[in-house]
Amino acid sequence: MAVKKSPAVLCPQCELNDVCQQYGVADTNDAVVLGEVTPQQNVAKGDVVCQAGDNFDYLYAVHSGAFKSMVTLPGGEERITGFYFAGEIIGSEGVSTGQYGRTVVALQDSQLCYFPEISFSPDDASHKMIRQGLLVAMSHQVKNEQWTGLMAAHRAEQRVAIFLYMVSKRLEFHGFSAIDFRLPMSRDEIASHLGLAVETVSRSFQKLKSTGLIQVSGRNVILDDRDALQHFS
Amino acid sequence: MAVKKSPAVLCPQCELNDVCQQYGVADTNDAVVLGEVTPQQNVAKGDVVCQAGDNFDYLYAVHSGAFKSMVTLPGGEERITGFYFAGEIIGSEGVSTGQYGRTVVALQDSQLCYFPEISFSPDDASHKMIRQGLLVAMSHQVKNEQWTGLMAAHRAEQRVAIFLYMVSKRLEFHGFSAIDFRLPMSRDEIASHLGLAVETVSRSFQKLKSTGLIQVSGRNVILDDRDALQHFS
DNA sequence: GGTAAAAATTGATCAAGATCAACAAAATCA
DNA sequence: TGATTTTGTTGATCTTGATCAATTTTTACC
Repeated sequence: MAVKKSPAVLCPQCELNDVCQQYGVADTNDAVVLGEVTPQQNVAKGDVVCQAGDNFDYLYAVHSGAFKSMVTLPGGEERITGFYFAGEIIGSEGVSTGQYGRTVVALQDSQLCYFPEISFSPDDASHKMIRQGLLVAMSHQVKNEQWTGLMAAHRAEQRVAIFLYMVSKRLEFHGFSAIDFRLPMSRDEIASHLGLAVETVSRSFQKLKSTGLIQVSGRNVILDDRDALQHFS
Repeated sequence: MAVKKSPAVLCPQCELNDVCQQYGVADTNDAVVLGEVTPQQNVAKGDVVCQAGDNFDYLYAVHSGAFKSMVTLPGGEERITGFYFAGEIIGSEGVSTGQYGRTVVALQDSQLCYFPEISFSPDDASHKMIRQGLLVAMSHQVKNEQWTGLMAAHRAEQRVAIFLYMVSKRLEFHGFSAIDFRLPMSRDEIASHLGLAVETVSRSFQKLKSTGLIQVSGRNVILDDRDALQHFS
């Protein structure tokens, strides 16, 4: 698998930067005891970061590259629940449950920072606390999930428009170009995420293109009217 | 508006119970400074708890009754993003953003506990922490949102089946009957939440009834085969 | 308790999107 | 580089669920 250089987030733009700055400063009164942070480990495309159901032992910060998260539905079908870009956090849902809720896989060769030995015991109520960086990260997670939750209320073209808008906003938030980027995921993966057929996703892209809102060439996208994507109906 | 007695959650079953137990014990080293908790305030059906965009100043714990949360889409349309039952937390998304993300309205006469004067400053990185009760609550929020996010991937009947299953699981988690309950929301509200037409929701209920999975009489529901609802396809 | 209003059900069309199928364009690898 | 596989696009048909419309049931209120 050819290693393709992919843009890395500046550490100050990372959601776990506050935590990272203070690694090793373990407070025994603290529910979250962080060990040594392992920065920028290489991960190859297709590598599994964590499996849904596995015991939670690391939080991961995406330094470069991109990831997808999946769940296996009761029927056995796999659905993509979300994507992670540079600067974002993987695994936060495991903090309280003790296990990862989703399987996370690298979409391309990437770099991850590891935050090991995080322990979080809900039993001991006295003076248990957690770093605010983690809370902020979870808050962002919640915010991103909210959009996903509203997908069911929109029809195909709107879903794709909103999806592109959200990707743009997230890239922008972490310091990357918000209007001209390359999607790290396939149409198939977008379809699975949005609850649409691949063909419908493809057609929606073409429709948005012909309307003049975006330019598309395969996975390369240019947003010509980003706000219109959000307000699209 | 007639006050109808609705079942209240036992405080130990409340997600913010840990926080509640320690109210007033404000640690200045702590990012979360809780003031005096105001327990079990009455809220009338239709009352607005908080508005999307308003500054965040309280977390609310549902002691009894039920609530719905809504967002107004760019097009002006209102969509229901979720429901809150006894024992659950309203407003957690405001902790990091500083404002409420959704408008929350009482579905019936209810009781809320207020957690005022929560301050959370992301600026000061040194020794800022947050109570674990809040984190657990947010974690549950994330978990609930995840299901909503998967709704787009399912078709009408599945969405309704999953919805009923999730309601049941949440009621059970907080100590209420998991198989025999009365839905606090209208078909219209369910429809808005699931991204379906009212008629489709109604037909789905009838279909699940005729399949023998549930019994329905208006808003009263009995789940005869709860697991089948989850695995439904 | 009775009446008005709101909510829920049921039926009949219509359209958005899934599915089936074929083809075109990229990415991958020898 | 060229061959093979994967990914993406485009077209034709069929199904699910939205929409329009009418009726019944439930709830709210006097």
